[in-house]
Amino acid sequence: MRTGRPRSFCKDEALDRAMNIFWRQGYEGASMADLTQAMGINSPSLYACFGSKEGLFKAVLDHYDQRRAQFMQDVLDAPTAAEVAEAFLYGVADFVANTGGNNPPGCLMLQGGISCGDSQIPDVLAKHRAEKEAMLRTRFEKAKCCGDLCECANPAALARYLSAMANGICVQAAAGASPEELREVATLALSGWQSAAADTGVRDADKVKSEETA
Amino acid sequence: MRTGRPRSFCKDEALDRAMNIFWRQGYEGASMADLTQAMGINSPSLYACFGSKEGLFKAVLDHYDQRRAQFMQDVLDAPTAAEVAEAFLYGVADFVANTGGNNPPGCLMLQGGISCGDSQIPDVLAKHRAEKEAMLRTRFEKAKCCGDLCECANPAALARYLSAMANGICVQAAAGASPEELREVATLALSGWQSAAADTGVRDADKVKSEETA
DNA sequence: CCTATTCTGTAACGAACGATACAGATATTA
DNA sequence: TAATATCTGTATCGTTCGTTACAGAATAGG
Repeated sequence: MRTGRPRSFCKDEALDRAMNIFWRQGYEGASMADLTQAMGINSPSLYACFGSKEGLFKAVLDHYDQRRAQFMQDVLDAPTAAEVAEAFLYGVADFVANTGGNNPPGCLMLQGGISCGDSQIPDVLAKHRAEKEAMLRTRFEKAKCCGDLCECANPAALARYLSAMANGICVQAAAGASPEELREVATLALSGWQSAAADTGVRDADKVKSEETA
Repeated sequence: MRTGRPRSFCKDEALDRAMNIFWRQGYEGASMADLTQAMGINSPSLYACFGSKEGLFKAVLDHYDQRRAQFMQDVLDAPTAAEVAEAFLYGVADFVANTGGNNPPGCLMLQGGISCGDSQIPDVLAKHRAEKEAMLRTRFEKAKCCGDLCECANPAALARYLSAMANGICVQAAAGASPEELREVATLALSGWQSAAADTGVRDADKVKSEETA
């Protein structure tokens, strides 16, 4: 067992409370004083455990991912591409409208800070969002193989579309939209799914992009 | 004529430069030192002209609105509701990918700060975004009267949908998406417009909301 | 030319920022 | 029990924050 005086606080609960502050005020808007007060610890304890404010933020992001992992799994487990899209957008709409605990409406991966004095924070958040988008893309590639998505469909574009839509819903939630309004947006986004899923073979932006990164 | 020593800088150009900083770093991430350096003036001149950092930010937002007014007018002048939607989303996609000057990709109304230590800033930005959404809604209400939008369509929901989509496109632009990728998202969002425009009569969230605010 | 008015640059204000030095407390290990 | 290691609370570090006092410069009106 680990020697020395044991930690007097629960790391997970401290992360929960820090998450709430970052969510509410963003990375830069959350001061160390705000964080330590919410977490119920003093700054030396925080630094010993997380290294720095930025280290705490990254730990909070991982914590957030863990809390959302089951949701993403359920989405990806939906039987068809259309049902994946539906589960994703309605799930996001429901979640961002009521985020549980006393977290504010919206999504930490946006509220955390899409712009910042230190540009590293937006990059980290963008990477986390891109991960989710990549999961959807992979799922749609699989759907294409399985035949429940048109041959001419563009999985990357569809995933990007859903990701963008989810972010838009998050922004509206943070601005105070009601759960019903958010579901309505999701409904509109899904109403054209058939034509959307069939339409995405015409452009070649993704092919160009994948050649660039190859 | 106004008495006293004349101002030694051009207010509009100063606003342009301040806008660039807020756009790039957000409200909190932009320090007064950053701003005065970019604007080429000293802080007393800034305070004499704009009152405070927050005053400068609001002036920058109005400046931004002016710069985008022609675009919004062109969008609203499109002959049909479908063409309004198309002009709006493609226009946003093109703009946020290449914002002109040396402004960063994305939209000031999001990059400025969707979360903040002082919650007044996100509110101000949300109000500006809501104005644009209201313009679209009014246009769609008119389209319903003129007959180029289905009787059962829900103008408020359609406007909210386009607004959310635009915000999602902005987020992706800020994260580094290419112009082609953004147009592709817009294309997908528009591909289901007919069914979307017809589908929005089924829910009554907006009626509930308008009764609340009445 | 003189006064009133407004802007400019220098220099600095108090407050808040993120981060730490240090000593005492509390655990494991030998 | 002594030695070692880690965490805790207090108190404070130097920096940067937004903001302003002040004196000099530049204009308009009389």
